Amino acid sequence: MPKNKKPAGGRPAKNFDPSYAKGGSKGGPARAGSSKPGSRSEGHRGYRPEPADGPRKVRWSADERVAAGRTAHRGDRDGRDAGQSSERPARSYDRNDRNDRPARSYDRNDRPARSYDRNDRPARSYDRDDRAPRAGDRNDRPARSYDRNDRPARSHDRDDRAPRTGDRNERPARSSDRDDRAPRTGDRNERPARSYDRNDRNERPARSYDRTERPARSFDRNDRTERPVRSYDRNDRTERPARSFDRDDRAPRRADQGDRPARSYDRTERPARTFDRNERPARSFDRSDRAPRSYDRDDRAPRSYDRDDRAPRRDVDRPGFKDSGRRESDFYPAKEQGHRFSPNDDVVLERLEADAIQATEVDGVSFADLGLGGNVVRVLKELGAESPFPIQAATIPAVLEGRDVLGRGKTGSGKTIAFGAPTVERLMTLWAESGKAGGKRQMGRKPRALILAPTRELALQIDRTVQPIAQSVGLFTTQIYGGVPQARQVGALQRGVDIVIGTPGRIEDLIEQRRLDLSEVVITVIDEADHMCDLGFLEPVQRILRRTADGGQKLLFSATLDQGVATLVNEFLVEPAVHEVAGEDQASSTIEHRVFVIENREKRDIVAQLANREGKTLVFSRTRAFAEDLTGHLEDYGIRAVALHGDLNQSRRTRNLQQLTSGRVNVLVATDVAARGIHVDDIDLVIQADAPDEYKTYLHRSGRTGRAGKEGRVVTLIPGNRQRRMTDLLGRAEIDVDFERVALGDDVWGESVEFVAEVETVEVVEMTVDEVVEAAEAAADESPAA
DNA sequence: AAAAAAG
Repeated sequence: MPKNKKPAGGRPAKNFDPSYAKGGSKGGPARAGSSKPGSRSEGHRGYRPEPADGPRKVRWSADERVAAGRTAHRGDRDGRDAGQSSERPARSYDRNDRNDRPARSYDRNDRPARSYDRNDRPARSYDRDDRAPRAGDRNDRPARSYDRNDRPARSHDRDDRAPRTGDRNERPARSSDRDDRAPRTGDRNERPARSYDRNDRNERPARSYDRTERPARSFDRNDRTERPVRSYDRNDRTERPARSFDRDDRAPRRADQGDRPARSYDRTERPARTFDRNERPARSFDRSDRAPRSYDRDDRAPRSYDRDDRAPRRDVDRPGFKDSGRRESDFYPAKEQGHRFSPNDDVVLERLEADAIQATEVDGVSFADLGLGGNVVRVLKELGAESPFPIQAATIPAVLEGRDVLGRGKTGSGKTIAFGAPTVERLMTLWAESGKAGGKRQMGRKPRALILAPTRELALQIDRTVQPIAQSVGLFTTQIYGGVPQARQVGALQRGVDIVIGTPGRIEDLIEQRRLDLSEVVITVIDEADHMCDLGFLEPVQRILRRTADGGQKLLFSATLDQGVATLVNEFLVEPAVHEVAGEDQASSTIEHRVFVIENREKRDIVAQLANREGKTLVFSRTRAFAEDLTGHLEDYGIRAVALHGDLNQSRRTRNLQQLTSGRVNVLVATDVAARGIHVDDIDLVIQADAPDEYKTYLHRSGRTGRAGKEGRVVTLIPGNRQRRMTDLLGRAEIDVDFERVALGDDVWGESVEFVAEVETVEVVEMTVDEVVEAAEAAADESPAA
C-alpha cells in the first residue's frame, strides 16, 4: 500500500496562519457562517446579549406554563408521553438535581466547556433562545440542545414538579423517601411511558424485525442500483459489495442461527469445552488452578520464541524496510496466530516490542522542536501543555513523518495530545502539499481525519482537546456519536469538516445514509485501540477503516496496547512505529492500591462509608442496575451522587459526568463506560464496588485517578471467595497489594483493619479433575451467582 | 456484563 511518506518539513501550513488570524482565533464559530468565516463568528458573540433577552421571555412563558400553560402543552405531552417516558428514568435524577439546582447556576461556569460544542454553535444560537427559559432549568440544559425532542417531557416534569414542591419539603426525608417512593411508584403508574421505554427496548428485538424489513432496504439498494452514480461508488468502494454481501449473509445467518453449521461444529467440539468447563470451574476455584495459566506464562517463553520466528517472517515480508537507527518492532503477530481467547480468559498478551523513550530524553524539548507549528504550540500552551510529555515526544515526530504509529502511554500520560496535535499539523502539511490550501472553508469538503473512540463521553472529551488545536489553524472538527439527533451532525458535515471524532455506531449509520464520506480520510486514529478490538467493536471498526482512503495513515493508542490489536495491525497498518515510555510500571505509579475483603451484604454500606468524604470519588459497578442501586443508596446516606451508564439517555450521561467535573457532586457511580479515557480533574479515590474481570479493566479504572503525576487511591472490594481470582488479576496487572479484611464500621483509613493475606502467599494447588469440580461446587455454594 | 445507531 502506498504510504504517506511525505517529509514533515516545509509545511506551508503556515500559509493558513494569516487567514486564521483574521477571524480565526475567535472565529471558531466561523462555522456558523460558512460563507463568512471570520466576521460572522464575531457577530455571533455580539449576538449573545440578544439571546440573553430572549431567554427572559422564555422564562415568562415558562412561568405562564406553570400557571395555566398545562393545557396548552398537554396536547404535546399526550402525544409524546410514550417517547418521553423513556427519559423519565432520569427523573430519579431530577431528584438529585433538585437538590442541586442551586448549584446549577454553577453549571454555567462549566458551560464554557461547552464552547467545545462549537461545532454545534449553530444549534447554540438555538439553545440560547432556549436557555433563557432554562435559566430555571439549568440543570438539564446540557442535554437540551439535543433534547428538544424531549422538552415536551419537561413540561411533564413540570407537571410533576407541582407535586414535587410538596416533595421538596420531604426531601430531606428522601432517604426515607424511598419508602415514600411508593407514591413515586404512583408516578410510575403514570409512567406508563417507562413501561413504554421498556417496550422500546422490547422493540429492539423489533429492530431485528426491521432488519427483516431491511430486505426492503436491499430493495432500496436496488433502487440505488438504479442510481448509476452510486453503483459507481460501489465499484469504487470495493467494500460495499462486501456489505451487500454481509447482508446477504445476514439473512442466511438468521436461518443459520438454527443451523449455524459452524456452531454445530463447535458443538461437536463443545464436548471438549465441557472439558474446559471442568477446568474452568477449576478456574473459579482455580484461581488456584491458574497453575496451568502460570504454565501458560511459562509457555510465553516459547512465545517469545515464536517472536523470533516471526521476526524472520516479517523480514521476509518486508525485506526492504529497516528504519535507520530504529529498532525493528517485533509487534507483528503471525497472521495464523489465532489469539482468540474467550472473553473470560483474562490473559496478558504479548507486550509490544517498542521503541521506549526515556523520560529524561524529553528534558528541554519543546513542542516546536518536535515539529509542531506555532499556532498549535500556542494552543497547547493554552490547554496547559507547556512542554511535551514523554509519550508525546515519542509519537509526534513519527506521526508527522506520516508513519503508522502504535503508542502506549499509561493512563493520564497525555495520549490525546500525542495523537491530536500531530494529526492536525499533518493535515495542514498534506493540504498544503496538495495545493488545495485556499484558506477558506469549502462547503461540503470531506473529512480528512477520523478519530474513533469507544464511548460517547470519550469522543466528546477528545474533541474538547482537538477542536481548539484544529481551530487554531483553520480546521474544523465535529463529533459524530449516537444518542443525540443526527441533524446537527449532518449539518456540520454538509458545511464541511476536516476532522471527525466519534463512536462507531453513528459513524456507520451516517455512512450508510451517505451523509458521511470517509473516502478522503488519510489519517485515522483509534483511541483505546485494544478495547476497540474487543468482540463487538472490532467488526464495526474494521468496516469503518475500510471506508477510509487506501494507504491512509493509522494511529493506534492505548494505555494497554498489546497483541489484541494484531487483527487491525495486520490489515491496516504498514510498518508501524511502536512507541512506549520507559519505566512506566506500577512501581513508579502515583496510585496507592488497596483490596478490601468484605461481606457482600455489607458492600453498599461500605461503599457509602468510603465515599463519604470531601474529594471526588468514582465508584465502579459491574452492571447498570447496581450502579443505579448504589447511587440511590448513597443518596440515602445523604451523599450526593449521580450515575453514569448506558441506560441513561445521552443528555443525562453528559450532565451527570459534568456534575462530577464541576464538583457539584462528589461521587459518580459508573459502569465501565467510564473506565477508559475519561478525564476528570482531581478524582482522588476510585472504588471498585465490583472487582473487574480483566486486569486491563483494573488498570483503566484505576487510571481515572492519579493522572498526570497526581496522587490517587484505589480501593477494590471483593468477597472472600474472590481472593484467588483477584490475586491472579493483580499479578497480571503487576500490582503488589495486600488484602485486608474489612467489616462495616472499620476505620479503613486508619490502622484498625485486619491484615489478611499477601498476594505472594497464594499458592497454586495441583488437583485432580474430581477435586477441581468439587472445589468449584463448593465455591459456587459460597457465592451464589457470582 | 458493558459498550456502540435510530429523522
